[in-house]
Order: sequence, then structure tokens, then C-alpha cells
Amino acid sequence: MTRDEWIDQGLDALRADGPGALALSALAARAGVTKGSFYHHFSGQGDYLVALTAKWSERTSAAIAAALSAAPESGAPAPVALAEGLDLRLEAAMRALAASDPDVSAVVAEADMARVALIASAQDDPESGAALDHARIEYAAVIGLAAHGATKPEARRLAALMAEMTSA
Amino acid sequence: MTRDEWIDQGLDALRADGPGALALSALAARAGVTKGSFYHHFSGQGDYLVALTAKWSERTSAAIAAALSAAPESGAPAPVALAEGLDLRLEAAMRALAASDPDVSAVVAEADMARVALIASAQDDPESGAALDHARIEYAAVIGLAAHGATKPEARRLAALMAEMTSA
DNA sequence: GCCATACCATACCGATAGGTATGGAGGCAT
DNA sequence: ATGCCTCCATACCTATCGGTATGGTATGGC
Repeated sequence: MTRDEWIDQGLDALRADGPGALALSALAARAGVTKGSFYHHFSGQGDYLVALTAKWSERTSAAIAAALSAAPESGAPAPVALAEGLDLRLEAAMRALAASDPDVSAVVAEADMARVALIASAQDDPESGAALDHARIEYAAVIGLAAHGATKPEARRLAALMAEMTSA
Repeated sequence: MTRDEWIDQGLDALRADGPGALALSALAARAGVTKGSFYHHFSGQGDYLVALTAKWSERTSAAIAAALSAAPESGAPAPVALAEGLDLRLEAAMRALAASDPDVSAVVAEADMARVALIASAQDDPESGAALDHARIEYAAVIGLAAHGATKPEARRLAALMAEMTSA
């Protein structure tokens, strides 16, 4: 078990079973390992959660950047690219985790801003102030779909519909 | 302390400090009362959470219905009425709570469906299948704004912009 | 004045959480 | 072979959580 493996398993557990699955005992049991390993790699829960959210932030931001940059060629509008590039269950679980941890909440808020900026920069007229607002709405809609249990096909369909509505 | 007061204080605590504030000890301390009262009024945590979410569901659905029915006169489109009628912080906290409790999750999912139906029925052409999709998108956008820490003025402004975009 | 019932404080219990201290097993260098 | 360093298991401590059992006070009916 490396530090990264602990984080990856944590993200899996978080996505699958929600914030409660990040309890140290649950994580250790899931990995077939004891707390000894955990406290060797991390100084404590705070350290772990920050590292976990940081990795999540990097990964998803990269995924979004990739999905958006591929969009022009594939013809997929921004909301569809978002619904495609995001792990909806993980997004929802991450918000839940943020609700009971200020540090996590700060990282999530930062990631949100970065992503919105990314979306805005892929817009038709990135310089206009409306582009940022537009991006915020599109992003909020996808996150909102994730908050309910929207499946990926549903989200994709509704995202396409939304793109159609807003562009017409 | 009546049963309703326990629930109301729980909703306040949930909105203010997130799901962790619903710990029995925290609730009792907040109310200046001990667990003796709690277990007199409720059979246990499950009972309490179900009652709490049920009350939340009734209240907010009523608030939404009111905001939507007042919309035609005031000229406020559906997204704006939503941003106006919803308690955004409470919405976000409720999703977080649902993430670690299946019963709560079920009630929230049910409330979501009911609200979307409510929005769709206030649409221009409520019978068309597109009305439901449209309502889901509008609702998801507002919930998504709540998931980040969007303040009410922000949410109202973006909701108005969204209404403008989708209707044009 | 008596009694039942509503309401709640106190005290206790078991389970589980995060956290620490320690020691053992294995690789790698010298 | 020795010594060191990485990695982790074991054992233990403390705090807190949900929950129960019990007893006390207050109030309203009769």
C-alpha cells in the first residue's frame, strides 16, 4: 500500500458508498490492511482528506479539460462534454463530504471556480462577461443532475437538450 | 420541547452547520435539553430523520408551489421562482445528509420528482414530454447553484439569465 | 388529596471512531 | 552478518455516539 493507493481506494469507496465509507476502519478493512499502514503514510485524517480531494481536483480538472478540448471536433457542446467527462456519483459524494469538512469544502470550491473558468474559456466569446455566467449555469446544471441520482445516459441526454435550448 | 420543535431545531442546525450538527448530543446541547427529551418524542435516530425530511419535503414543496403560482403575475420565470422559494443552504445540506442515509435519500428523491412535476405543470405546454425535461434542467441548475455556495442574489441573477437564454 | 400521564434529567452501557506507542518482518547498503 | 530504514500489525487509550433504564417533577382529571 502506497500513499496513492490509499487515496485511490478512498475515492472508490467514496464513490461507491458515500462519505461514511471514508472511516479509517472501513477503509482499512476494505484494503485488507490495518491502521498501522495508514498512519505511516498520513499524519492523520485531515492530511488524508486534503490529499484525497487534491487528487480528485487534479484528475477531474484534467478530464474536463480533455473533454472540452475534444468537443470542437466531436461536435459535443460544453454541457454534454461535462456530463461525459465527470464521474457523477463521485461529484455528488464529494459535495456531501465537503458539507462536513471545511478543508474539503475549500478545495471543492476552488475546483469549481477553476472548472467554470475552463468552460468559459471554451466558449464562443470567452472574453465577454456573459461567458462566465453562461459557464456557471451549464456547470451548475450538470452538478445538479449529479446531485439527484441521474445516470450518465440521462445526464447526457438532458445536457444535449440544454445545449440545444441555450444555443437556439 | 415538542416533537415539532425538535424537528425545527434540527432543520436550523442542518442548514447552519451541516449534517454533523444532527448528532443527538449536539442537538440536545443546542436546545439546552438532554437526550431524555429526544427519546421521549422519537423512537430513535431513524424515526427522527424520517420525520425531519418529511417536514422539509412538505414545507419546501409548498413554498415552491406558492412561488410558481405567483410567478405568472410577478413575471418571474420558473428558475427565478425556484431560486427565490428555495432555501439554498438547506437544500445543499439535505443532499449531504441523504448521501449517508438511504431513508433520507429516498425522501429526497421523491421530493425531487414531485418538484420537477410541479415545475413542468407550470410550463407553457405542460403536456408535451419536453416540459418534463425542461423542468428537470431548470431544477438541476438551481440545485447545482446551491451545491456550490451560491448566495441568493447570485442564484437569482443567474436564474434570470438562464430563463432569458432558454426562452429566446 | 390522589393518581396517571407527559415530560425530561441522570446515569450507565456497548460499539466504534480517531489516534499513539511499540515492535516485528523484509529489503538494501556497507 | 550487521545495521538501518521502510512498511505495517498489534495492542491500547480516550472521546463520543446511539441507545436504554430509571427516577424525578409537573400538570391535569377525578
